[in-house]
Amino acid sequence: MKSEPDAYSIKDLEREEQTLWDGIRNYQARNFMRSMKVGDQAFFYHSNTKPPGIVGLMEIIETNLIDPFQFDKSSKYFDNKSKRDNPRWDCVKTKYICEFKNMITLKELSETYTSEELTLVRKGNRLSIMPINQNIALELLKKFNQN
DNA sequence: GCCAACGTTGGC
DNA sequence: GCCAACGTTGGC
Repeated sequence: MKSEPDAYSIKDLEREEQTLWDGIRNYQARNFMRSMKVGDQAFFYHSNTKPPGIVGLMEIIETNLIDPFQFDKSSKYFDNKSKRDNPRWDCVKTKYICEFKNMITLKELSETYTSEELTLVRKGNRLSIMPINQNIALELLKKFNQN
């Protein structure tokens, strides 16, 4: 799950302990989020920063929550086509697990995995939420985060 | 700042 | 339904 650290960083999550992952306005990303289950873990990725990469881990603690900002006219995430009785955008709540001692940079990831193994490193990929193969995820933790 | 790779919008 | 124009994301 990507976030620009200027907007919301792993440090923010550490301080707040949990957060609503709101503001997703892309159907593909939303659908991936809908497939999450309570207890799943997710990588926290810092995008649009130097260097970009995976900075920590979180756990999904609630699913199927309505994103309140779609009804908030003052929010940049307001969507006037979304109806109260049929909300278009939903989100999950995540909980801080840890920040990695050493972040795993996008460069390291793209040197280690192909775009088939890891959607994240596919050229031009803009999705802010995407699935990761469990074996790859475990291997990745082992390889880059021995401490 | 540039630009690739999308997604969205709207005219037809 | 098609597609051109435009907007956004995000690495570099």
